[in-house]
Amino acid sequence: MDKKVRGKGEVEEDVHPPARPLRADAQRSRDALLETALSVFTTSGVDAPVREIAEKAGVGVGTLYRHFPQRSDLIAAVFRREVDACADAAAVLASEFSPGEALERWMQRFASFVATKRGLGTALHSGDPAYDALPAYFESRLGPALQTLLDAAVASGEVRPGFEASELLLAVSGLCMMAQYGGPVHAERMVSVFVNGLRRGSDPQ
Amino acid sequence: MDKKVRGKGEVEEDVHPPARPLRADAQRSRDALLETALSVFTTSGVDAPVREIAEKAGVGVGTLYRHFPQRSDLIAAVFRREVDACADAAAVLASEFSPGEALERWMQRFASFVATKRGLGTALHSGDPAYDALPAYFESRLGPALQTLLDAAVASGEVRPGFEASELLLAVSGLCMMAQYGGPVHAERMVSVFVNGLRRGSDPQ
DNA sequence: TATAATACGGAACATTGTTCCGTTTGTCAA
DNA sequence: TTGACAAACGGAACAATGTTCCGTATTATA
Repeated sequence: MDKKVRGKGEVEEDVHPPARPLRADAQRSRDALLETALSVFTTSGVDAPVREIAEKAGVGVGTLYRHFPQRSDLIAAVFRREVDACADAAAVLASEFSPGEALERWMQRFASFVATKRGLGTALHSGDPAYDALPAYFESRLGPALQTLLDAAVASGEVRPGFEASELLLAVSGLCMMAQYGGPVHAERMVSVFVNGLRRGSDPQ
Repeated sequence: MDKKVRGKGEVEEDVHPPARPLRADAQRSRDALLETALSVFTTSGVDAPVREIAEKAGVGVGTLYRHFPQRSDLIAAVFRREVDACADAAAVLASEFSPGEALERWMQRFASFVATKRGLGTALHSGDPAYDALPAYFESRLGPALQTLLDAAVASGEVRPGFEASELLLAVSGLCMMAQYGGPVHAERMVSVFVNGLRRGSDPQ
């Protein structure tokens, strides 16, 4: 199985279905599906049956598949919105806290996002090519957001240099996916340990 | 609960005390299934179809289910052996390196185990109650192994106190499950950062 | 309002986990 | 060695879920 190597500037598959606006009923169906799917994914994880989502959204499975040709397309669409919200939080935190504080708070924010999306990691690991674009999108949105916070924290001398935003994202993602077993307190503690490991004064290597 | 102490070269198939020995053909089937499953899991991940494993092992699906009533039971059985090997490595490392060095080396050893078991984390996160016994066993074997190394590192003053082996296991598990995206070097770097975060001198809180 | 393009619903199909049961095999006492 | 019986076997059948197909309903437009 060939995995595509993710490069930095890689963005912009045709994420936008450009040409014609959706018909009114189609737009209704799409909105209902996205909203319902988010709710179901949050409570039951992304493994929830497609039929359940369609039923709760008040549409048939055929309609669901018209909008999202594969189950994974629905998952990807739902997560894209969530990721956008998380990325946008970076600017707010940067304006309200010191660089080091903003960095750790954003890490915790990102951590809680990952921790509440049960099955997200499962999906990314599934090997389904439909998910290939998802990590790329995650990084294209979250990478720059974190990089800004990271650069500021390095510049202020609170964090030692030498780390890429992308690798920290991966690390914290994994760290938090285990949160379900240790509870929210566990996740927070471990993210804290990890961020401490980045601080100036920590043993390099 | 007290477990039987294992000798070095001791090979032990039965986890449960043999109330009755398996019939010869049953033992053959069981061995073939475990060996085949390990191979298939390693190459294709734990999501490999049950039929494929049964076929490659040269038995019927009925036979597979006789030995492992649920798919997850087979997964658990396969990983138990792997986990035992990892746990046993702790004593060896402790005898060959300083406490701090042994701790980090064992973390890296555990990390590579997790990273090469694609889908292990997926299974643990599936929410299927059938997998509940798996983390429990992992901790029952790996927890004490790590705790010994951790205590020694704290006693020698290299690591600050206040951490449980179990929470570190969870954290490093998550950290390494992301290794497929960042590569082995990434995993090693991130584990290193994490361990550095544990060292005395790191900012507590 | 009439017409065509678009969207809808759900039955039908494919894949995979699991169960059931008639058949085969190993064990052990006679 | 042999016969009886419990244990184990194989694979068809069942259940759950992702996906496709197509006849019907709705919407946009002239």
